[in-house]
Amino acid sequence: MNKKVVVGMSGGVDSSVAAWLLKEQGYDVIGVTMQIWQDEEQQQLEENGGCCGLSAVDDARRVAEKLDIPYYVMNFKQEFKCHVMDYFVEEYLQGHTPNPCIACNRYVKWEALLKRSLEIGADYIATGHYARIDKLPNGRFAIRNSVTAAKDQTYALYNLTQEQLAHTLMPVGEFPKDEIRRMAEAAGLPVAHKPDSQEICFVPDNDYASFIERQAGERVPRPGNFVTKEGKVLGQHKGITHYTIGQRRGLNLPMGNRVFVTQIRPDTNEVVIGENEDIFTSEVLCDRVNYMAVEDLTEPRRVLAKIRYNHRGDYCTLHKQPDGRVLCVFEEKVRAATPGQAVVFYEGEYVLGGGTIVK
RNA sequence: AGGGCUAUCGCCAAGCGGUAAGGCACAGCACUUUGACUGCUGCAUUCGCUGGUUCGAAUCCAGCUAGCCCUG
Repeated sequence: MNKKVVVGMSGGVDSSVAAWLLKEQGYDVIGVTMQIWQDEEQQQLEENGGCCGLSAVDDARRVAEKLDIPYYVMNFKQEFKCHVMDYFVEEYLQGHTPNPCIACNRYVKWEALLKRSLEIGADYIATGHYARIDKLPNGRFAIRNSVTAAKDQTYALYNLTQEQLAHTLMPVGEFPKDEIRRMAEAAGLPVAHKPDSQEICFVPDNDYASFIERQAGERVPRPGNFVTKEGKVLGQHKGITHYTIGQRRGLNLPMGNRVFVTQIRPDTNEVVIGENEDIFTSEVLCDRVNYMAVEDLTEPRRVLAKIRYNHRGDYCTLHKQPDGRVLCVFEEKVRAATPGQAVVFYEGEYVLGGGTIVK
């Protein structure tokens, strides 16, 4: 009897090809699109973009028909609101800069979808991520870099649990992007030329500050002062949710030279401004660490670490603290380590683990 | 009230008789399957106002206006 796999289909090229590949490989494939945030009226907003839009459903359904596989739409709005949108807003209110894709992966795409998939008798769930999953000699599962360094999505997947990884397939990670598009074309999938998605899916106009204002209501942070680290007031800011560490644009501060946000102080409602050099640091502290390729950190360990999605990675040594947090001491200073963002550790091609940046 | 100084893009600032540098800010685009960063492009037919001199003025002259400083 064939193994049964639920493929999370976004309507994009990657997940469509994932479904096709798995079917070719002999799996019993079921297509599922997760309905997570969209209101019906907003459908027209995301004709071309959005990893999780509603036009998604139409495209995914057409692909499923083409592949002749069962297809369902599952409603995960509740989970998404709780674990992604609310989290996103709360983080900003605290002066942090969250990464909603990481939360979505861990709690919605995996936790919720996997649970429901197992309930309907599936052995695995699969996605169109550019990453691979291996079972290591030590018995643990780990995310492994895609064969294409140029198209690697492992950073956003560091927070998956062993249980989740044990039941996950990522067939697309074995191929480069252009080859995936060729396969889509060869297989006659109607989405072969659909553009890649980008931006935060539930903020289609990318105006996340307004989104937070709508969500936060009375709790919207008020305007406050831009200050130097010496405490000199430079001007007024629009509210701390409009800023992130390392930001230059939108400050409206004609200082004569380029200045950047170096710190956000929710307690005093201040945004600290400084020079580019002021935002480099060699020490990054993180908490809520998820261990992946190893069970724990028993001694200092040198790894490659990425402090943001598009970071090439820099070497640092990990020092586990008595309280469980991990201090990353970088060999070269890194720019704009930002609370709320993730730091992900790599050893060779594997994700060792990662955590949430505290400071 | 007298004397001096200064008035050029939102901010700063070149220019010194030959037809408006640059920086910051801002906008758009590119990059990006989180937020940023970065890059590219754009951004004063006009130099406080009014006259005058000159082939030609932001640049010289006069008056006016505004701001700053000093003296009573």
